[in-house]
Amino acid sequence: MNNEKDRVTIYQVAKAAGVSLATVSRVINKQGSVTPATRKKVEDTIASLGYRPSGLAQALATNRTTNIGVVIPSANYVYIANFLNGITDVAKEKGYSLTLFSTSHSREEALQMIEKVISSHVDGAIIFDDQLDSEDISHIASYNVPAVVIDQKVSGEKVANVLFNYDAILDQTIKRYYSRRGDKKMSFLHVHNAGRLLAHAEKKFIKAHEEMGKDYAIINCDDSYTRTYNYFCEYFKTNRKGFFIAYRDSIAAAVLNAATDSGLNVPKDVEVMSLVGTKYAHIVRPTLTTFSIDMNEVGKRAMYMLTDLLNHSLVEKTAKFDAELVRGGSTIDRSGSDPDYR
Amino acid sequence: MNNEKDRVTIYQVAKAAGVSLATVSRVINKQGSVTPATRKKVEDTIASLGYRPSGLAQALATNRTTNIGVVIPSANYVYIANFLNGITDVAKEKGYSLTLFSTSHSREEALQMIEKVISSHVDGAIIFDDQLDSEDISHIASYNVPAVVIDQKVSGEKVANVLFNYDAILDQTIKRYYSRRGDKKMSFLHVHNAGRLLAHAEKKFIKAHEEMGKDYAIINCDDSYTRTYNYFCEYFKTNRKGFFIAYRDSIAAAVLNAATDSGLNVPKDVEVMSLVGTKYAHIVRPTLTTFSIDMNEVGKRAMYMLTDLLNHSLVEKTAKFDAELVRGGSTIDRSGSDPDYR
DNA sequence: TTGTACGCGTTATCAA
DNA sequence: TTGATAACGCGTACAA
Repeated sequence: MNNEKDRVTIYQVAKAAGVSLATVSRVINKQGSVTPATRKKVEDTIASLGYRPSGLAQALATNRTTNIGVVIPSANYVYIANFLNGITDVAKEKGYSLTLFSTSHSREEALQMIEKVISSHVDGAIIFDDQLDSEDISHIASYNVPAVVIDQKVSGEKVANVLFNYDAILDQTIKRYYSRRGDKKMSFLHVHNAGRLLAHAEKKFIKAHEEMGKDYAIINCDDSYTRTYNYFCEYFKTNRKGFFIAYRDSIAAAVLNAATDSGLNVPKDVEVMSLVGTKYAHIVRPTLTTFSIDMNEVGKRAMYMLTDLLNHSLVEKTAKFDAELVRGGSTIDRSGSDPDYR
Repeated sequence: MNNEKDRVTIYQVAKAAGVSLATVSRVINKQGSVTPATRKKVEDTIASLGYRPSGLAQALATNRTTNIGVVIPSANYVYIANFLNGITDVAKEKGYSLTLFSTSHSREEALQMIEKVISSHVDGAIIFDDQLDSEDISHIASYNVPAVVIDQKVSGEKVANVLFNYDAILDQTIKRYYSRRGDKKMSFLHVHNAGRLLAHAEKKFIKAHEEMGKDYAIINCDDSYTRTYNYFCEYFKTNRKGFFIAYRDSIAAAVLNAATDSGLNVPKDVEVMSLVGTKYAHIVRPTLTTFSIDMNEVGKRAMYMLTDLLNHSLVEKTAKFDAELVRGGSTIDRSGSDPDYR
C-alpha cells in the first residue's frame, strides 16, 4: 500500500493539519511559540500520516548533518573495531551518526576517501589512516571540515591530534632486557605498509639497539595470522630461540603458537610481545606481553575532542596516550630487582 | 585563510567560468553534451577554485544518497567486525558509503535507530539486530527503504533475507555425540538477550536432547570473556568434566582456558565448541571446534543482495548460509566410522 | 550546445 | 502566534 508512495513531506502535513508549513517546522523543532491546541493538531496529523522529516533537507537548510566521517583502514582488525566502538558510544551520546570511509593500505584510495568525506558534508571527521601524510590531512581541513587525526601531528585551526607514545616504554623495555642478561637476539617483525605506528616503533627499536651496540634482526612478514604462523613454523625448524616484537596481537600470537607447536617453550626459548594489546592477548596461552593502548578509550577521546572542536570549546588540541606495559607469560619477567630468569 | 570561508558552490564556478550552472552540472556528471573547450574551461575553474559538489544537495535533487544504513549491535564483536568488513568491500566496489547505526541489545534503542535510518534518507539498509522483530522491520520497509535483514525472515516487496541454518548440523552433531558413546553431560551456555541466533540454537539443543531422552544443562553466563573465564574457574573446582556449547568464540575460549588453567585436559575431560567461528578459534590451544559461518561472506552477500534490490534485479530474495562444522582440538573427533576416543 | 527556471524538503526571516 | 517567502546547492526538463 505504502510502497511506491513518495515520502510524506512537511507540506502535506501542513495541508492536512490546516496550518502553514512554518508552523509544522516549529512543532518539529520545538522552538518558537505555538499554541498547545495547534501543536496537538499538528502532532496528531504527523503521527497519522507517519511523517518523518528529511534529514537531507534539514541538513541542507541548517548546514549541519549531525554526521561524523570516520576514516579507518579495514574494520577487520580487532584494535580498529575497539576504536570504532569507542567512537560509536560517544557519538550515540552526543547524537551523531557515523559514516564509514574505509581505506585499505593504499594512499590513492585514502585520498579518494578524503574527497568523499569532503563532499559528504559531514560535520567533522576522525581520521585514522596510516597512508595519509600531513599535507593530505591539511587538505581536508582547508575545506573547513574539523578533524581529529590519530597517530599523527597535524596543526591547523580546526584540527586536533591524538598521539601515541611508545618511545619511553619501548626504550626502557629494550634496555632493561639487555641489562638483565637478555641473551636472545631481538627481532622486529616488519610488515610492509603497515603504517606509521609500526614504522615509528621500528625506528626506535633500531635506534635503541645501535645505542647499545647490540645485534638485532628485522624480519619481513605478512600482515596475516596464517601466513605468519606458517612462516614461523618453518623458521623455528632452524632457529630455536629468539625475542620477537610484532605490531598486532594477532601476529604476535602467530609467532607464539608457531613456537609452542614447534616444541619450543615460551618464554624460555622464545619470547614474544605485541605493540597493540587487544583481547587476543588474554586468550592465548601463555598470555601475551603487550605495549598496550586501550583503543576503545582512544576512540572515545577522539570523539569527545571532535565534539568540543565543533562547539569551539576545545582547549587542548593534542591528546597523548602512553603505551603501557602489560605483562603476560610470553616474556620473562625482568621487572624485579633480583631477576630470576634462569 | 580558507577557514571561515563558505563552501564553494556550483554557482560560483559557473560565474568564474563564464557559463551557466547547468553547464557546470553537466561537466560534473559527465552527461549531456558539452564542447571540449568549455568542458576544459569549467574543469580548470573547478580545480582552481577547489570546488567539490555537495553530496547533500545532489542527494536532495536526485533523491539518491548513495548511502547505505547498517544496523548492528556493537561493533566490538569480531564476528560483527567481519560482517561489517564484508559489507565495506562490496560497498566500495559499488560506490556506496555506509552509515552506521549501532544498537546495544535494547529494543528501545533499536527502534530509535530505525527512526534514524528512515530520516537519514539512505538508499537502503542492512539490518543485523537481534532485538527487532518482524513488525519493526516492516515498519522501515513501509517507508520505502529497501532492506536486507540478517538472521530473520521478513517478507515484503523491498525486503530480502539472509538466514542462518544451524538446525541440521546441530542436530547431527548432538545425535552423533551420543551414538558414539559421548559420556559427558552437555551444557548450553545461555546468555541473556544475546539474540535470535543463540535462542534458536538453544531451542534446537533442548529439543534434540528431549528427543533422545538425555540429560542436559543450561548454564547462564555473561557475555564477557573475563567474567565467563572467572565463572568457569570456579565451576571447574567442583565439576571436572563436561561438554559445552557457547555462542561466540570468545566465550568458548573462556571455558576452554578456564578448563586448561584448572588442570583439566581439553578435550579429554572438557569439550567445548562455539556457534560462530572467527579467528579466535584458530588462535587458542587447543583450537576450537566451531559451527562456523563466514560472516565476511554474509556481509558481502547481503550487500550484493541490497544493490540488486536497488536495481530491481534481485530474483532470489532469501539467501541461506549453512553452518559448517569446523573441527578443532577442543572436541573429540567422532566423525570416523571407528571412533577412537578413549 | 547552452541557458532559464523550477523542484527537491527543510529552516529562518520577516510581516501580519 | 501564525503565514508568506527567500535561501540551502544541486539536477533537469524545456526552451533558445
